[in-house]
Amino acid sequence: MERKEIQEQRMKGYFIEATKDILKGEGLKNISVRNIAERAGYSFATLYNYFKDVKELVFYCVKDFQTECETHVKEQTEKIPSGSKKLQAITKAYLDYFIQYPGIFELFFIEKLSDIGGNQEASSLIISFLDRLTEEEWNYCIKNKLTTEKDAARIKATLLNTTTGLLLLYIHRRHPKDYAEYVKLSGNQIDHILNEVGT
Amino acid sequence: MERKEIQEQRMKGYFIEATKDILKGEGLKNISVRNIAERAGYSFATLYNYFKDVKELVFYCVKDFQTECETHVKEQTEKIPSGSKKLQAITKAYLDYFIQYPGIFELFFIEKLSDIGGNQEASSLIISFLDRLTEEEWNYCIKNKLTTEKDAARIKATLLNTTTGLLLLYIHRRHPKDYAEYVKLSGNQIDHILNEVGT
DNA sequence: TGATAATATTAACAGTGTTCATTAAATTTG
DNA sequence: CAAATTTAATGAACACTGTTAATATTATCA
Repeated sequence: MERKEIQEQRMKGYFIEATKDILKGEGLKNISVRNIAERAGYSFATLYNYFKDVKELVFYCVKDFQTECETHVKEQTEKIPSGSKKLQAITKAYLDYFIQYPGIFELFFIEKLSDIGGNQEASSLIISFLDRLTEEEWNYCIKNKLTTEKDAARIKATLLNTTTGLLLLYIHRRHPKDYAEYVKLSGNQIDHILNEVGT
Repeated sequence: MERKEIQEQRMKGYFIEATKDILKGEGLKNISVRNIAERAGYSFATLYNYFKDVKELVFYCVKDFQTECETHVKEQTEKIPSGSKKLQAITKAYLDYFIQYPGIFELFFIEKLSDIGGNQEASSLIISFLDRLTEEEWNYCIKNKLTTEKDAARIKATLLNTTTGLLLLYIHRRHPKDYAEYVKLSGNQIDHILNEVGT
């Protein structure tokens, strides 16, 4: 039963890639079972032989996008020395990724994946994501007395709220009104939040 | 042509009230043209004689809900003396309103009203709403040297991002996991942001 | 090759927003 | 008041959506 497994994974992969393409390109509003299936080269009904519904399919994309985003963040920040500056850079790279792919932000924070059982996992994955990206850095900062465990916890929570708010307002409400102003605002906010951490 | 105008406004009102009822009760996911029309006591097609599409109808609800929210905030905070404590109370009452009616939060911050012409107005109305609720208080604080104009501007922006992020994460991602923890977290965050304003 | 198992597909259902031709009601005119 | 005309309400239809079930096709194995 080895070949069967390989084939099944391959088929899943076709649908997942198609879904990811649409999310990155046209965004969440263009996601539909028929649209995905057409791009994958199969009938829409075939999709249901491999995923119990479209939400399960979309759940796999969350994992893939997190991996991709993590790579992007690492590339952007690997040369920066540890400390508050690196935390700032990681957070900004995280924001960049979602600005580049607004559909992925919508998938992560707006799409309702909540109701069904396996999707509690998706929510957990999403809300802990920024913490996971910054975990190593926070450990460094605490170890080197640049901040305390208590402050770190509060600042982590602030960062999650602030980044989520910034992205939602810019992507869905065009606030601030252009990208230049968004960069300025988000930069100021992130810097201000992390400036109480030592360097 | 006076009677005609009155009748038209009355008809619009029926649909608007029906839409508001659904948004407050079942939320945005249960909004549909047929659902609204049934509750209003008319055919779904009749709706299109009074609104060019469902987005225009929903736009009227934004105005009404802002008025209602403003009343709620005033009631909750009128007895609190001016200063940072009052700014905190206003912000928390603003949050309370959306926690009570998650469908209205979705309408304000998640529903895409963006594309069409008249809906730039909706976005502007929404992103300036918290500023309008707190405007009087900020003027008091600046006048009495409890803060500076520059700090006020930055804190206003922080408040908008933070409240929006808090609500999105709690309503859509159940983070924190229960209401008690949400109250604690949001309270801490708001207090911390506004504590640099004098009393 | 023929039977069987696995997979892909078409048809269908119930839902969505929207448009248009038609019906019903109200108003104006003779 | 009755007839003609304007106005408003509606049902049918279209193009979508997700999902299911029965059918058609393909692959596997005796």
